[in-house]
Amino acid sequence: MRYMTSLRFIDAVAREGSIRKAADKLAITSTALNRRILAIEDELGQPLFERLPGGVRLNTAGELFVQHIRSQFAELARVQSQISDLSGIRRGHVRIASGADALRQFLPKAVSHYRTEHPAVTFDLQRCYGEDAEARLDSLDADIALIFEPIRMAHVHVAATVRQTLHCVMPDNHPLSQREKVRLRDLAGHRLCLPKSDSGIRQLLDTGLLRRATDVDVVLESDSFEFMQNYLRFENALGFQIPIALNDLASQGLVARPLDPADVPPGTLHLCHLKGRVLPVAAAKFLDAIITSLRTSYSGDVDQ
Amino acid sequence: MRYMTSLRFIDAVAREGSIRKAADKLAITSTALNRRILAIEDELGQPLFERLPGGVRLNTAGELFVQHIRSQFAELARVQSQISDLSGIRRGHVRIASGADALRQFLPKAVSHYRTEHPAVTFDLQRCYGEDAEARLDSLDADIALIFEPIRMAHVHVAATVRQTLHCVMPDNHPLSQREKVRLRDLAGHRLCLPKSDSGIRQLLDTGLLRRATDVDVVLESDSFEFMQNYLRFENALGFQIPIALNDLASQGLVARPLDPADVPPGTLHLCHLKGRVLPVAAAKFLDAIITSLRTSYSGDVDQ
DNA sequence: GTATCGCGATGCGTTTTTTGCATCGTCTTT
DNA sequence: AAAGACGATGCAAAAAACGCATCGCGATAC
Repeated sequence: MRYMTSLRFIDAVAREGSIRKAADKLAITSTALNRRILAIEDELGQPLFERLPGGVRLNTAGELFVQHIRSQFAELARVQSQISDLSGIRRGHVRIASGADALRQFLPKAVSHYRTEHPAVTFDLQRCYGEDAEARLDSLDADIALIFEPIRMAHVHVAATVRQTLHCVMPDNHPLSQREKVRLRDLAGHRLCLPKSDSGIRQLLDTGLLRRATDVDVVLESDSFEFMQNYLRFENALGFQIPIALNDLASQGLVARPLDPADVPPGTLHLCHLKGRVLPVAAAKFLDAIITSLRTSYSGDVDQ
Repeated sequence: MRYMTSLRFIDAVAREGSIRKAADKLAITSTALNRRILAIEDELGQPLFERLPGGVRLNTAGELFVQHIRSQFAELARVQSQISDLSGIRRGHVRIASGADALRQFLPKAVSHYRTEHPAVTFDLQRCYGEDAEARLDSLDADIALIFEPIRMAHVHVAATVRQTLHCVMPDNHPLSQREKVRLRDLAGHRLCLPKSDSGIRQLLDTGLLRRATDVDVVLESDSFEFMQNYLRFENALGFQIPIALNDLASQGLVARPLDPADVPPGTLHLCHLKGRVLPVAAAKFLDAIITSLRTSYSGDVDQ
């Protein structure tokens, strides 16, 4: 929307922390951008940015104003999608912040399925960890977040949760593959591949391992599930995963065995959006769709 | 704010129902205004107005968009007042929709008192009846409403209520002035001046009179309390008023006597704002101030 | 049934606003 | 002490907004 240009510019400057850098990204000259900002500050009667030697930084007023700008963008997007919905075809753009878990199988399927029904809806998938995902909800850079494990901020609304038992992934000829369940003490003496400590899976594992004081042989850490999964066969090592992230293991000669809940409590996947925010039609309906989809897959473990 | 010009224009056209009329009010030519609207409609991808032979009218998309525009204005005002508040001086503009009752004595005192403490805050007092006041909250034309008697719309939030016993106002030599309380049957044979039927006072009276089937001698109706009050002496007639609207009667040779609550139930004055809306600092603080003030005047009768 | 009136849309010349270039002063870094 | 990066500003060019005159259309008046 044209009339929002100045606001977009201010947002960009706030993000870049520099008028010149923002001007580059916006493909205008720094002078034009500078003057737009001066003009707005003039109209408002107070500066929004502190001028530092290395650039600019929002002052308190600017902080408030940028927050206002972002909520205006989100509101406009919502109204636009609502208007588009009037004409029958659902249009819109859904921005999702998710951990890597759900990005593997679940979200690709869910998004593609939704898009077969509503081809005019576009998506933006942002891979990030819990804290970051919440921050993106907060700055209105994301509409929906899928966060495995803890919710930190008070102003996040949890639309649904799914209990997910941690699974141990291993080559199908691994000795532990004989067991129905894997206990933590079984891990002793085996080589382990662990997700990085940002990951919810890792945090659950750590608390379990710490409590039992099991000494384990961690051969690698990675934030790429794909890498780890492909690596397991070579080292005959053990990986960890939650059901929603499990893809077709058999074809890779892998199997998954649940960890005993007595050792490692089941984690919770949270589907969230910003509290108090009215989601655009497309985002709201997509959220409904994935909740329904989760309920069919993990019926007993879904709460709302 | 400059960047909102197009939005302001759309709002004006929506209110006027005609591009040319709105252009007049906005002091621009109809062509300029017309083109701005076409431009916005073009950007949005859908028309906002239906073109009728006699002007324009919002379509469904337009309804949604105008609602969005108004909430943006209100939000901007709130952020601005919040920003101003940072610099110590409270600035802002408070728009109040009120029945004539509170506009007599109570609001003038309250506003002037508030302005002695915050001289940078300006006010807009709109005299209107209940339904209209609620509509103004809804269209964001008013921040606060003081409504005597019923609340109709569900999305009005009542911040506080004050019970108000109806009083009968009369010349101090009127026979009824001898009584402590006035009963409805006492009114028979006396000349009455009644507020118009829009008024909450009148509605309370009507239900009481109807129930008792008292036949009364209504000599005049008016929506001006001031007129009625000044008129009473000439006709030696009876008027009706609620405490909040009573000014210094003695100096005019008038007295007020409560109506027996058994005949006419006490009415309720509602202090409201739009549900779910965050009021600008100035409006929120003023609301607090008048609630406090009401509590000192009508301690037992105020609820929150 | 025709004439008139008021409405929104549009072509065109003019005015206002916005942009880009060159440059200044300031502060940090080397 | 010099160099580099930053935001601010004067001035001319480019772009956008505006106003005027006019069109086509439908409703109303006579």
